[in-house]
Amino acid sequence: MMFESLKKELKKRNINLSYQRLKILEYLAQNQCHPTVDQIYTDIQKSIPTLSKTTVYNTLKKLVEEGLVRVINIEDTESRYDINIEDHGHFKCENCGNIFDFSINMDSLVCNGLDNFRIFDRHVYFKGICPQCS
Amino acid sequence: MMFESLKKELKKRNINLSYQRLKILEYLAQNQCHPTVDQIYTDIQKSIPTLSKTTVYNTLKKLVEEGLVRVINIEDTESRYDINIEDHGHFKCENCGNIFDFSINMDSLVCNGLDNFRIFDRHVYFKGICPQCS
DNA sequence: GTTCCTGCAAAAGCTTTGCAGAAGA
DNA sequence: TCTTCTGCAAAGCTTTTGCAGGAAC
Repeated sequence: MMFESLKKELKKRNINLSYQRLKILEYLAQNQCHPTVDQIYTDIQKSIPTLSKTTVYNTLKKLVEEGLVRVINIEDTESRYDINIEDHGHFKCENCGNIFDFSINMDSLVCNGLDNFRIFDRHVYFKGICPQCS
Repeated sequence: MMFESLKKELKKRNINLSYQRLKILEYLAQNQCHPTVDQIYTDIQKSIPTLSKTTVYNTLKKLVEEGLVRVINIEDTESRYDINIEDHGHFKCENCGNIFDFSINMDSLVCNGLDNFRIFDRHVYFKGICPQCS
């Protein structure tokens, strides 16, 4: 499944599969709730008490560089990380703060003015109020 | 034009048109390049040497709350401000860092999973390399 | 007089950097 | 051995907060 295929990807790219990195990967695969660095760090620290936040930052940076994880920047105060790299949108509830995924068809988006631009990454996010908070 | 209609909007909402605020508004209207707080502060300080960054933050916060200005969060390290509040997308060149506008038709975007969500704000941004940097 | 606005200084919060020791190939 | 990885401490940045003086109505 996802976790296993990610491990293979890392091996293929000669990225060491250290215990810390495996735990972070596992956490992202199991918690697809777009966690912040602090959430990842705090939760994994329960099983690895010596874990450093720097390691979390380093690992996430590497995973993003390799294109295995995406950064979500909706608020300037926090980066969130998403192991689901397929095209999808994010909805942030301005009341509870939760982030919801929704499916989109990027190809359906009509946009003009990008001739000769090389596009690597497409992000769509909405803000509003979720049904539970309504 | 834009600057004048913005002034009217502020008056309507009982927001004092202080000298500092007018200069910030004028700057945003004339520099639709999605400036950061620091760019706004540095440039306006040339004509208002006593200007404080706090005032820039306060003013922008107010303008965003009133829906007259939008915040663009593409990178976690910087918030950018856009006085153009009509639907449009942003393209950030990963080489030169410039942000380009492009037109989009939000209504054309097919998305599922947002029944009963109240949407206030829609953002679309792409990342890649601009023609000049290619 | 009351409210709002400005600006300084300090604090807060997230992220990066430098570095030394440890682990892995 | 050489490279990579970890984790501590410190530094760097952006943004927020507290507060006093000033301006506006």
